[in-house]
Amino acid sequence: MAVEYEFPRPALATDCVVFGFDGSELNVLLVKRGIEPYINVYALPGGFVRIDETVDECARRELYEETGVKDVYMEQLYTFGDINRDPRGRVVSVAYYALVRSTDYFPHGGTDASQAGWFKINELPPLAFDHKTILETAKQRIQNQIRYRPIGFELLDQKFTMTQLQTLYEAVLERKFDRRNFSSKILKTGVLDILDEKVQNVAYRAPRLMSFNRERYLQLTQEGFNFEI
Amino acid sequence: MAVEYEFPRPALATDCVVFGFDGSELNVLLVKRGIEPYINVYALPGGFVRIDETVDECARRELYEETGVKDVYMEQLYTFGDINRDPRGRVVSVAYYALVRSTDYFPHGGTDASQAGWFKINELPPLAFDHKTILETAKQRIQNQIRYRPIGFELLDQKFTMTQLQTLYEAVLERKFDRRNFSSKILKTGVLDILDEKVQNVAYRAPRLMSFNRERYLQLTQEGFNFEI
DNA sequence: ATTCTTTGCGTTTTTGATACGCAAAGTTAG
DNA sequence: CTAACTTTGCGTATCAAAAACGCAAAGAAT
Repeated sequence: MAVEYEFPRPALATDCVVFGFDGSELNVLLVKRGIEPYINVYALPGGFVRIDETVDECARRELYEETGVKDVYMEQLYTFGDINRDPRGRVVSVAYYALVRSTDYFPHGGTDASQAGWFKINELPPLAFDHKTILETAKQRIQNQIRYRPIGFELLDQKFTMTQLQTLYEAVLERKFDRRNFSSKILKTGVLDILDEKVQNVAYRAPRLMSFNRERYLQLTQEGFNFEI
Repeated sequence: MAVEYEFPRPALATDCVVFGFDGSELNVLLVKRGIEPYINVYALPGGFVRIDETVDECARRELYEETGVKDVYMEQLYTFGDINRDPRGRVVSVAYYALVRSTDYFPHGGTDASQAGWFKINELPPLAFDHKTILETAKQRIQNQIRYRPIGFELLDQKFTMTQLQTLYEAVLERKFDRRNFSSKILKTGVLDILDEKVQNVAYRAPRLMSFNRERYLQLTQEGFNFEI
């Protein structure tokens, strides 16, 4: 397996910031490292790029291998290329972020066996390498993206209430919206289908469910429509 | 100089999309390749990352070595990691974009000796590798950035007229603005100093010159101000 | 002196953002 | 069963910004 090159090369890795939403707060998926360096310290899921896979494929593979998360929304974030970001030597890392329905994967708090778990975005443990920096970059990116593109729906169940959607936006953007203005603004875009279905077993008045209409969204964007909250 | 690794590694390179403005159109700086593959085909300036430099440093160094451009505004764009993007083998490239005052460097059209030259963004020659994709990504990025951050000033002389600034915005965003609304909107932000100086030797009424006040911009952004055109 | 183009400063109109009123739905408490 | 209470759903009023446009002064060209 050993290989020889004419000139030294940095190693190339990927790391992934996985965001989840538990209904009230934004969470991040972290794995506890089992080997040195930073043994027993939490880190972003990630690993080295293989020679026969694209960088995107590497990010998906590592995420699946380390956390079981697959088939999720994923986007490249930024490449971190400082010289001393990894004590093992020169490692350049292409960072990604992913959005998942957190209830699909782990119970909140994580199973200790898997060494992976959800952490509230504002209550993070110490992190290995420069992963704190990566995470802050990812948080800024998702705050930007959610205002201009309908990525928020990746974090919710297919059917959701308007209040759930608003709570998500408030958690990501860390600010409050007026309930009535938020609702009419979102509905005005026309990308939501209002379903003939209401939430069951709920205190007080039951809200109706809605779903994101992806076809309608794509159609509208092609016509020069701009999703902006 | 030869080195051995336990596992094969992709080579890591940088490429840079250099934007310039000639007063009426947006231009891109390209270099003609002198070696195979793609000999005599135009490409973005770039090259391989050395083991003792950061990825950012590599982008600046390669840009200077191949075009003489240095000390300019530069930002990371995206990392291109497909398997077959380079016929020499596995090469992952971190792309950057830079903004320069194009008159500072080459006469428009380029000097043939240097094998580097400016091309209008909408009249590009065939490009090597996946550089067309990189360039399109860069164009989208600059169109986004110029609306929210005052990067346009990097493309103009220190002193400029309001019409020059508007022409730049129209060239980048490929749309027209109303002269009076554009002017008042920019002036209202407060980041421009109006100088006691007018353009000389000009037909018809001479416009006043202005300059970007970076200190004022930084002060305003710290106070939670948002530059948006 | 007159014509002509650009500049500079304004107003009007339209659109969108924000604030908030209120009644109906539907559960909980007495 | 009735009253109280919370959430929902739909509406309007107010305010701020965007877009459209009017007009005269500057100043070179004729």
